[in-house]
Amino acid sequence: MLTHAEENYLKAIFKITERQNKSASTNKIAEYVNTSAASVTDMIQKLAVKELIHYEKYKGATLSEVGNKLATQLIRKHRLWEVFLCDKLKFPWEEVHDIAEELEHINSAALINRLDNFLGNPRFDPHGDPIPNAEGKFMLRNQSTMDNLQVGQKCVLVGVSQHSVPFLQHLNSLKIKLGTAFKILDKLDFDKSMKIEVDSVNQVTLSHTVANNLLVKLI
Amino acid sequence: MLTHAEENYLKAIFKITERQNKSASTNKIAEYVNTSAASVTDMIQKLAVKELIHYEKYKGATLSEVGNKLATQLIRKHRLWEVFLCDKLKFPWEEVHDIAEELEHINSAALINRLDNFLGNPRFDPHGDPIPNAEGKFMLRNQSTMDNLQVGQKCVLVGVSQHSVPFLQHLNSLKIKLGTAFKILDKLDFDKSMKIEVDSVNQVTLSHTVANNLLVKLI
DNA sequence: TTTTATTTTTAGCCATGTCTAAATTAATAT
DNA sequence: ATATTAATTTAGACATGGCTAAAAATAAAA
Ligand SMILES: [Mn+2]
Ligand SMILES: [Mn+2]
Ligand SMILES: [Mn+2]
Ligand SMILES: [Mn+2]
Repeated sequence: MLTHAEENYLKAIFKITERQNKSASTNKIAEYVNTSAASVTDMIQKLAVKELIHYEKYKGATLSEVGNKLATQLIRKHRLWEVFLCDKLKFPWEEVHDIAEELEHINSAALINRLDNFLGNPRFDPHGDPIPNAEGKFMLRNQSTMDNLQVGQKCVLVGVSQHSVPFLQHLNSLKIKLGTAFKILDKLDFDKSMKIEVDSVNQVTLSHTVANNLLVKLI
Repeated sequence: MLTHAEENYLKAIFKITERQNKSASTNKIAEYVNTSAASVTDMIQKLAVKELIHYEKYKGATLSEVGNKLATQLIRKHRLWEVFLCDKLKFPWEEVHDIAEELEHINSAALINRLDNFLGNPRFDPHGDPIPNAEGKFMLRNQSTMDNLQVGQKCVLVGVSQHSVPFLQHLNSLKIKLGTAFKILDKLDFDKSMKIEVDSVNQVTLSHTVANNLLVKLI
């Protein structure tokens, strides 16, 4: 079985390599697991020996088949626990990540499958991220970031690509949550900020940084 | 904060010293945390430095005030998770201990208090053990072990003082669970076994070992 | 193409928690 | 009271995962 630390590294590599099609650099991993680059080199050498990752000196790491499977199961556990915390225990969405970060390491297939069932087999977590099923399969939504929309277009929030507490709290204060409907009223050229109508009620201005982290579906 | 290992040691010392009023021996602790006596000596010396236990060479360990508080909170977490696993996820009572053994180490007061609330503030776990509240207080039931009852007396099962999988499965096969009502039909002198009527329906014979591990309340 | 800056690796060190074997102390038996 | 047995502690070692500082390799700039 894997240690706590090994699991965190696998998950970091998974997330880093998820979108871009290149290997995860030592520094990037260090940033994710919050340690020094030297420690990362140590660990990825060990993970390479265990054949959980592919690693070439100075060229970063990518997950092996096995490593990918393990990382996917971790993601599954993490996101299911987040659903539990939000749906059942009524935690606000900005508080669940850190707790799920610990819960994800609990090792019991029976537990996670019963939990999945108890939660009604949810397919997305409280931040709109897809939840892999027991076989590791999950759906990718066709979505775009809000800053790509044009004036006049309407959309619904389906996810956020940033999970920091301040960012999510900012959305709370704007009464923006998953499912919220928007209409683009205006886009300012010089700072790329956007004027938005929220749920056909109030109007808010979003910085480009915010708009760029909102994942939306056109309607 | 405490490490995983430190927490397990505190819990072991708590359980060992819970009933008897003497200190926990090195060997007994080793048995509980499943390591060597040498490792225990190492660890209890460290715990003593941190003032979580009182320790005198060759004389075993007892919890300090602080250590006792921490151990009690661990017990609280362990038992609440067990309730969650049984009540919500429908695990059989013999499967919950090992999982709770991991879950108890998750560190979040908010989590455990919300969980407590979600479960309806249960006061006993699936094995009939009392659950300390957030302040560490818990009720002690007046109970006796079944082997103390006399022929003709009636009682209800309120707890089990052994949590091993085979023991609990044996009870399952006898259709005995918390709340089951009994009537003592006969006590055999030579092997101390007991003939019992279960829920006014079927009759079973219990060995002394079994009867001695059943905690009952007279009715 | 050199020089400079950045990234990555190596080397040496430390803390935690474990182990086995040997030494010491306490408890039991003769 | 002494000898034997059992419990406990010490000593020395190892694996894991982290650190800092220095060396080496790669990338970027001049
Ligand atoms: Mn984690
Ligand atoms: Mn999430
Ligand atoms: Mn434990
Ligand atoms: Mn229990």
